Amino acid sequence: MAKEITPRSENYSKWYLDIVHRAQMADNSPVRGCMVIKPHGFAIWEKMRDALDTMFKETGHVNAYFPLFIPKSFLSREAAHVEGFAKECAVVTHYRLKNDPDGQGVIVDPEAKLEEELIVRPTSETIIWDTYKDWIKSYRDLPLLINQWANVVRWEMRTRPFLRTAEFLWQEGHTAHASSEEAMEETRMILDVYAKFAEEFMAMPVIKGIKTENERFAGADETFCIEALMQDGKALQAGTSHFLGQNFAKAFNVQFLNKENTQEYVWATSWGVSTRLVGGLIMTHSDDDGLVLPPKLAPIQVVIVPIPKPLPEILEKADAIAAGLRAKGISVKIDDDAQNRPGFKFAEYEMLGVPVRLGLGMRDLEAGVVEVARRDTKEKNSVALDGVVEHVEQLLKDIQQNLFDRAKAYRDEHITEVNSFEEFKQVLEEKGGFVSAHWDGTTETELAIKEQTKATIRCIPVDAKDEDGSCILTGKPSKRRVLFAMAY
RNA sequence: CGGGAUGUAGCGCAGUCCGGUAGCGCACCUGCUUUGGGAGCAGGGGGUCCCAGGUUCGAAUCCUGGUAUCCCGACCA
Repeated sequence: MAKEITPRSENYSKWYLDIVHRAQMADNSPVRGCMVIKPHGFAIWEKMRDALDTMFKETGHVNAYFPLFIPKSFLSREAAHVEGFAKECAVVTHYRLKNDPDGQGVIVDPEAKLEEELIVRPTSETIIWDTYKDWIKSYRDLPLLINQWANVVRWEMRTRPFLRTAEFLWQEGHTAHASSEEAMEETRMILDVYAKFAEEFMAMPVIKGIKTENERFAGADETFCIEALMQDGKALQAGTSHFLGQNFAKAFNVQFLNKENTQEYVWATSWGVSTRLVGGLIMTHSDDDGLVLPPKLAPIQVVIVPIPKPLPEILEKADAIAAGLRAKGISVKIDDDAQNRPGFKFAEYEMLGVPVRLGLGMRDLEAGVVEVARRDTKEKNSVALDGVVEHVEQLLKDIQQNLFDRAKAYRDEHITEVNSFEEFKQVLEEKGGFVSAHWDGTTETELAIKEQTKATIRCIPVDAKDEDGSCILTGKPSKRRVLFAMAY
C-alpha cells in the first residue's frame, strides 16, 4: 500500500516525481510550499474539473472570475472571517522594482509602497461580496449562482504535496439567495454534488456530515463536508459547503428589495473543492507500483503495447482496435516507441495508473487474441480479437466499480464504534480510521480530546441515528455518535 | 514561530569527524548486441559542493552569520 505521498516516503523517487515536483526558482531556492504539477498529474485535475464543471452547470450555476488581489481592509469587515483568515496570507506591499544601485539585479523600490496593502486571496468571499452589493438590488436578481475556477494562496506553516500547498487550484462557488431556506437547500444540494462526484468519478467513498462549531469555516453559520479515508487510516476533508447566513451580506451591505418593497439582507453560501482531491485520489487507490486511476478520471484509459516492438502488422491491428475503442469514447494510446522494451513499458504505464493495458505481439496475432491486463488487480487474460472492444468497454466499467467497492470495504472496516476513552485511544493507535463515539457537544471536550490524542471530530454524519449514550471523555449525556479521526 | 535533521550533477546519495585532483547509482549522449515484465557491454558529456564572510599555502570539509527544505508540534482545503 502506498501509505503516504510525502517527498520522503519510500515511493517518492519511484513514481511520485512523475506527476509533481517542487517548484524551484532560478537560484535553486524553492518557491515556498508550492508545487509544479506535471502534465500527467494536471491532466487528472483537468478531468476532475470538467466533470465538476458539468455538474455545476447542470444545477444552474455559471462561471465568472474575480481579482487575485484583495484590499486588506476587505478582510477586516467580517469579524469571524478575520479571526480565521487574517493570519497566514501573502501580502503585496510594493508595486515596482528598480535596479540595485549597489550591484547587479533588482531591488524593491522603496518609493513604490502601496497606500493600502493587497492580500493575495486565500479565498474570495470578501471581494466577491463587495462586488455582489452592486449586482443585487431586487429579489428579481436572486438567486445569484456563480462559481469561480481559480488559484488561491495560504501561507501555511507546513505544506504537503497536493494535500496542503501554499498555492492551490480550486473552484469556489458563491451564491446569494432571498431566503434562509433556499440558501440552506443550495448548501445541501452542493454537498450532494460533491459526494456524487467523489463516489461516481473518483471511486472514493465519502461520509457526508456537519462540522462542529470549532471546525466550522470562519464566517459560516454551518459547514457541511465530505470526509474520505486514506489507505494509511487518516481522514481527509475532501470538500466543504458552507451556509453563511447573512454574515457576509451584513458585512458588505448586500440588500435587496423584496416583493413587499422592504430591504432585506441576502442569504449566502460558499463551497469549494481543490487540487487536494488529486491527493485524495492517489492516496485512496494507489499502490507501490504507482498510481491507480479510476477509468472515469484516467487521462489515458487504454494503452496498447506492441510486443516486442512496433512492427507494421502489429501497428495495423493496434490502429484497428484503437479506432473501435475511440468510437465508443474511450481514450487510447498506442505506444509506438521503438526504444524501450515491453517490460519497461508495462512498468511505466502501471506507474501512470492507466487502467487497461493491451499487449499485442506476433504470437497473439497468429492466435487471434490480445493480452488484456487490468491495473487494479494486475490480472492478465487473453481475449479474442473479435470481441476485444466490447470486452474492454465492460472491463473499464468493472474497474471503476471494483475500485469503489474495494475502497468502500476498506473504509467500512475502518469505522469503529467505541464506548470508552481507553478503547478510543487504543483504536486510534492500533487500527486508525474513523472512530464513532459519543461526545457531549462542547468545544471544550472536543479540544481536550484533541489535546490528548491528536484526533479531531471529522463530522457529525448527516445520517447519524439518534442514540442515547454518554460522552467518552466526560460521561455527560449525548444524543448521537460523531466521527473522530486522525486527519490530514 | 518552537524542537530536531539536511542542503554535493536532472533524481537519489557517499565524501565532512581527520583540509590536499569532485565521486557513486539511476537518468542523459554514441556504438554494437538485445527485445513476451524495468536489457548487456564499451565509450562519453554534465558541478557556483545552498549563500556571504573568516581561518589557511590550500576549504565540499574548520569557524561565524544568513538562507532554504524536510520531519515533529502549533496552523490548515
